[in-house]
This record gives sequence, C-alpha cells and structure tokens, in this order.
Amino acid sequence: MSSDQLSNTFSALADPTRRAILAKLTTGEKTVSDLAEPFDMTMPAITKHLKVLEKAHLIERSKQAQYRPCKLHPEPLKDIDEWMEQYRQFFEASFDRLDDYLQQLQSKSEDINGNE
Amino acid sequence: MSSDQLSNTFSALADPTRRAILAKLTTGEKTVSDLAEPFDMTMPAITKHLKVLEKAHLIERSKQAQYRPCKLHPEPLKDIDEWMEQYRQFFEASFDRLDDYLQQLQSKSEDINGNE
DNA sequence: GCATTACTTTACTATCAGGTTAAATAACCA
DNA sequence: TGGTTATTTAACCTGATAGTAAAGTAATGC
Repeated sequence: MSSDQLSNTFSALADPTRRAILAKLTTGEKTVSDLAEPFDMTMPAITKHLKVLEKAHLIERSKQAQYRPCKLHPEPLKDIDEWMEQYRQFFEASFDRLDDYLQQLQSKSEDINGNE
Repeated sequence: MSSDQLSNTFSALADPTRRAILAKLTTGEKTVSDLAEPFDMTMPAITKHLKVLEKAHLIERSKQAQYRPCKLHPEPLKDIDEWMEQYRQFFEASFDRLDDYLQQLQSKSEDINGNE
C-alpha cells in the first residue's frame, strides 16, 4: 500500500534524520561518513536512511574509490510543492491579508460612493 | 522517535487515503460518512485515518447531533511550505534555467576572452 | 599481500501502521 | 422505550520501520 510516488516522498521526509541529511546535501555532495557524523547512530542505520531517500529519488549515489557519495535530487520536492498548490489559498497569510485588505477597500468604497 | 511536528505532518500526508480526505475537506466541513464514502474500507479504518490527521493538527473535529464533522486546519501545511523554502532554489525550473543561462554566458565569455 | 578505511549486508528485535471484525456508545426518532 | 443511524473502541493480524551487532565486500596504500 501507499506505493505511489508522492506517498513515498512524504514518507521519506517524515523522519528528522533524513531531513537533516537532505539539508546537509544542500551544500554539495557528501560521503556516507560525512552524513553520519552528526548522528548518534550506527553506520547501518545511516545506510538504511540513505536507501529510503534513494528509493524516494531524493538523493543520487555514485562511486569514487571506496566512497559512495550522495547528492541531492530535489525533483520530488517539486511534486510536493505542486501538490501543495491546492491548499495554498487556505494557509497563505499574505493572501488572506491581501484578501481582507481588498474586502476592506471594497466596503470603504461602498461607504463613500454608495455603490451596490 | 520522530515525534516533532514536521515529522508528524509529513507522516500524516504519506498516505493517499488521508490526502484524499484533506482534498475533500477543501470544499467544506464533512461528516465521517461523507469522507468514508469513496473508499473501499471499513469505518474503523477511516476513524483511524481521521485520528492521524487530527493528531497532526491537519483537521479539527466538532459535534453536531450524532455527527462528528471534520474541517480542514491547513496551518501545518504552511510549516511544510516554509521548510520547503530552503530547497526551492534547487528545484524551481525558472531558477535552474536562469542558472543554465548564466553558466552558458559564462562559458561563452571564457571561449571568447580565453579566461581560465 | 595485508591491514585499513568506507561502507553494505545479514539476521535479529521491538515498535508502529493500516487494515479487519465485533462490540460499545451516543443521539435521533417513532 | 426501543430501534436506527453515526461513529468509536477494543482486540487482533500482518507487514513495514528503525534500530542493533556482527560479518562481508571492496578499494587504498604501505
């Protein structure tokens, strides 16, 4: 179940360790040890997290000597951003405020001009 | 583990049934039966999904006679949108194209001027 | 060739997630 | 009061997740 791409992406992001890994990758390619360094966790745990991120296509891996560097592959985040679009009108404060503002203007001009 | 708010929100969204429930709530308050209707799933399963959404503060519930209507509470989506901000530069096509364009300009000027 | 470094795989454990059926609760309505 | 409708709770099953320790692989470099 929940094997669709969007579910996979959300699921991969639902873990603070994995989000921290992605954040670290915004500064460029990193080795597994680089990524593991801040966490109080064994290497196999990190390997697993990387597998989850890879399966969700949020990272790409390569080989350089004995290293297997990771780099950010942000496209799935774009899909989330697009999914979010349908909700943006419900949570965007600036939009709400603009809307309120426009409605205020509207009612003021009605007061002044006596429009219907 | 992963008890932080953002993880909770991502986790709640990592299920197509729950995303469909949220989508349906964009058109207004709905009863549990309304929400359950499109799914090939028993009521207890829906109750559980609603509990997950409620725990993630993505919905709010009330009481009206024997109904317990649900309404969208989109604020946590705003948090995701804000989290996304740090990645937007990596996936926004317009930015990428601008970046490509600047790099092209750069390499052209290198060709012409013989810069290192 | 052999130790070291950098990982991954395997096997195992514990907990959580998503579903079920059956029973419980709670408000309406005749 | 007692039946019907709406929803939840309880108990259970199954499979996935997140971690571990220990062994395996693979490239580097003396």
